[in-house]
Amino acid sequence: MATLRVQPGAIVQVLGWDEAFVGVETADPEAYARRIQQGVLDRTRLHCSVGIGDTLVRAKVATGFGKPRGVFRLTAENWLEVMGDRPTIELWGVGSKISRRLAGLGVTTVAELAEADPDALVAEFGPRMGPWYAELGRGDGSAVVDDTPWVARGHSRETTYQQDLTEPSQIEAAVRELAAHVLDDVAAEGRPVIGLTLKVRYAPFVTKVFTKKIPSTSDRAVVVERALELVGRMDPDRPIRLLGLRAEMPMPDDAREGHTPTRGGW
DNA sequence: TCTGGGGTCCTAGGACCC
DNA sequence: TCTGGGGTCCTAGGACCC
Repeated sequence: MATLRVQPGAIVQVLGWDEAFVGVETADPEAYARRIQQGVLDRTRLHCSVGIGDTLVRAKVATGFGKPRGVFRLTAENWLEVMGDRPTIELWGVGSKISRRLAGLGVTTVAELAEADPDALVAEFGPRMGPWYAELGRGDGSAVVDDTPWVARGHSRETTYQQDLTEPSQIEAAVRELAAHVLDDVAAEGRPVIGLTLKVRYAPFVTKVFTKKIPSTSDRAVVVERALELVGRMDPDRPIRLLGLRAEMPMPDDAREGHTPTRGGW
């Protein structure tokens, strides 16, 4: 990320541990991309691929065509030519479930999604997601790279146990352990806890979550108590394969307004 | 495929209020 | 006693991404 940030004119929006958008205006994006790759290689000895696009979605999808170590450009001009005949699951944000539901509407390719009846999409996926999928099919959307530092909504820990938990004492100890880690992460940000989610995976891989809003607190003991209360909602008779605990934190005022998340559309 | 960990966001339904 | 309409908040579940 540091290497990206020193590129001339670059605005960097981190997407994950190893991925970022770089917003830049340049007459020769391929040359710019090659310079980024060289810079990253020099500094980290890691290769990367670069996608160039006129929207965030197109740039993101383009990185896939760049792999390995390459550069690929995807714009309004060649989007349908490159993506049109491909299955919808290749879109960023369409997974196995959504692609199957789209198929149920007679939409199997990106081109078909791009031309799909908006009303049908809204009826199937709702007023937000419906239009968003249509936009995705066209590769449209925001082209704004936002370098506002990410503010986490929450922190969580989960553990899959080598042996299923069955005893209440084991379960309580496990939750306390998870809570300790989560609280460390939360405390590192100096923000209180306003909600908890207990995740449980029972023996044959059945997963449930229990959530609870709590009065804002930074008191570790209080958070642990609230977490243990959630344990009471679990089925006491089923062996437990996994437990997880997530703490939700309030958003600072200046981080709440402004950038809308991935799905709503940039 | 017999299945890890850390995240985010959206939707539906129920409770509750005016 | 039964019934409208609009709104918010909370919880559970679902889906996706790296």
